[in-house]
Amino acid sequence: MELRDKNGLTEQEFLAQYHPEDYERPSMAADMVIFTVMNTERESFRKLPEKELCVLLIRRGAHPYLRRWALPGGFVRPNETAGQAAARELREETGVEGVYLEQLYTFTQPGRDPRTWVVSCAHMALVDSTLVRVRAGDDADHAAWFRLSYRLLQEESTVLADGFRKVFRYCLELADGDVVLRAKVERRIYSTRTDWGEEFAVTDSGDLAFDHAQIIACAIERLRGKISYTDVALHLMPALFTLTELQQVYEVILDKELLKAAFRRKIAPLVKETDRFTEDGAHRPSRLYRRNWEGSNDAV
Amino acid sequence: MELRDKNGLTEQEFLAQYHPEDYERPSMAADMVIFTVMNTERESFRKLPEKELCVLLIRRGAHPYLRRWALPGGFVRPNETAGQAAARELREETGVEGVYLEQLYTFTQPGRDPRTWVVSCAHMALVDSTLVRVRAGDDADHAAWFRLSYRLLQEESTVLADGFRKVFRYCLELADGDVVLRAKVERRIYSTRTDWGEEFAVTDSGDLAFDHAQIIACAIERLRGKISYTDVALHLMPALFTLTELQQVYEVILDKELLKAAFRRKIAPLVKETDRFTEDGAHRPSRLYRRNWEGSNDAV
DNA sequence: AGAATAGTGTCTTTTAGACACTATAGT
DNA sequence: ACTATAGTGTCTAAAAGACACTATTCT
Repeated sequence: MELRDKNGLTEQEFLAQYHPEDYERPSMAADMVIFTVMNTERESFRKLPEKELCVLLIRRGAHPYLRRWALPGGFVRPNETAGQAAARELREETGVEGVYLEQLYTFTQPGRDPRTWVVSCAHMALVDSTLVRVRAGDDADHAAWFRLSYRLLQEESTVLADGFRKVFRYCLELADGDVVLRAKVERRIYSTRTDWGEEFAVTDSGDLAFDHAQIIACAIERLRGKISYTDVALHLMPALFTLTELQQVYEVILDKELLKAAFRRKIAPLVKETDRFTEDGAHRPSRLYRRNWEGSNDAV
Repeated sequence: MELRDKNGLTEQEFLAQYHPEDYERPSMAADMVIFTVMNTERESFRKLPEKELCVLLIRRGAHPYLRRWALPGGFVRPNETAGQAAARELREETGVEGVYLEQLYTFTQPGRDPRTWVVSCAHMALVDSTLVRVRAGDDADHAAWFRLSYRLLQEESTVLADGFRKVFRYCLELADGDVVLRAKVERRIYSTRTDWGEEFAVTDSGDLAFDHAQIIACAIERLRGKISYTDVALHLMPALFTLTELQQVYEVILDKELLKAAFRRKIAPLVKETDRFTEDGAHRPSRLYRRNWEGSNDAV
């Protein structure tokens, strides 16, 4: 190719003289919201255990935010994609490989890391809790699964002459035994004929490191949105599961109860019955199902 | 705070001695897929004009990809978010401000820019075509609206013993008068009990710069997805519009025809009738509508 | 027997799809 | 009068919601 630019350079000459140091550059982290669903202790021999949505947090062993709880993550290297970096961190942190991993959003607020300019390419992972064994990585002196609750506290909606403004205030609660982290997250949307904007802000970090409360809120909203029109929830299930278990997973993610008959109708194409049954409780055994790959609908 | 890490440093001491040069860093670009909808020439005094979905491209005036068509964009600066950088570029490129702007996805494939390590935080903007006047920026010797068509060519679906594999092949066509860019984009999804992955790849760039065919494909898929459950399409409309025009916008984005009665039922809560009418054609005048802010549903 | 869960049948309500019909401007 | 579009009414089909009923296991 012999094209020359306004300085008379060919592409090869241009690339040879190009100095990447001309622009200031951010560090790029890949942080991860790793979801799993775990059983509570069963109350009696009769009752089935309930499900809880959990997120993996690590207790930071280094500055900044020393001893605070944070999402697992690490820096992206030049020869890998952000997704590969996330998968690498996931493997190091939990030992699992090949699970569902999706890029969420890239957080770029200046000052979000006190060290230096760091943007975070946030990911969401869904893992079957029977597969994971948590282990602490380099940066962490401790890692633990926190039970998650994310509830809308207040919704404020103002109709303007030529647009609207909405504020949603959420409480994000993460609990592991005695340790309870309670963060407040706000989503603001405004829209007029001549302006539009959306902000997602942490008003109270609840002792979570960085802007990680915001990232977790973003992840749970994405998960709630996707569960109703894709089959991502099946990535949280073991190989064999009952339909009641699957329904419990949907319920704990959406934080609302579903009707049994309607639920079974809706997820019917996503699962396939086996000829095996549970044998645990003091009640009628439940048929075990597995994923139906023909009905899959993982599209993004 | 007097917490000390394993080297005995407080947070202040740690930050004072921290060297950001320890890690290699990427440049971060904010690239933008700017959508608008324009009218074709009307065939006769009777016929209404048709709508076309358009994307703004700039012809590169510098290496790399000199003289190739590319998405507008620029580098993110340390004191701004990626969204602010995109808004800044949008203002410079089109003169518009305060339009709908949404972060799409961050592209991080190593080698996607021949100069150096550059990740692209891609955004999507929706602008009302009556507001924009295109002007070339620094990097561009020319900017133009390209008509867009994005069609599924082939769908390949393989059911494995323990999972599935799907390949979707799309043709992305961008045309501005004689200039036609025809790119091929592939989306691959595989999923098994022990592995999961998704790739989005350009198999033929059709003379588009960088991985921009992929970014455009990602944007059109997001737009198609969002149009059915939010009111983002209204950001493409002028202050007053007819329901037929709005339906045409939906049709050109989804690339399929809709039934008039059903469409009107569905978008009824999003619009508000005015007492004004069109006066253009040789047929019954059409009532003009405006956006109904009460019915808004811009949530992400 | 009784408790707890599994699983199905069916009625109602809502939503989407299909299509025909009436209405009204300009030439 | 004719053409092209505007706008509505209504029937049908499909999906979602609600709820009751039967089935089956272990203690």
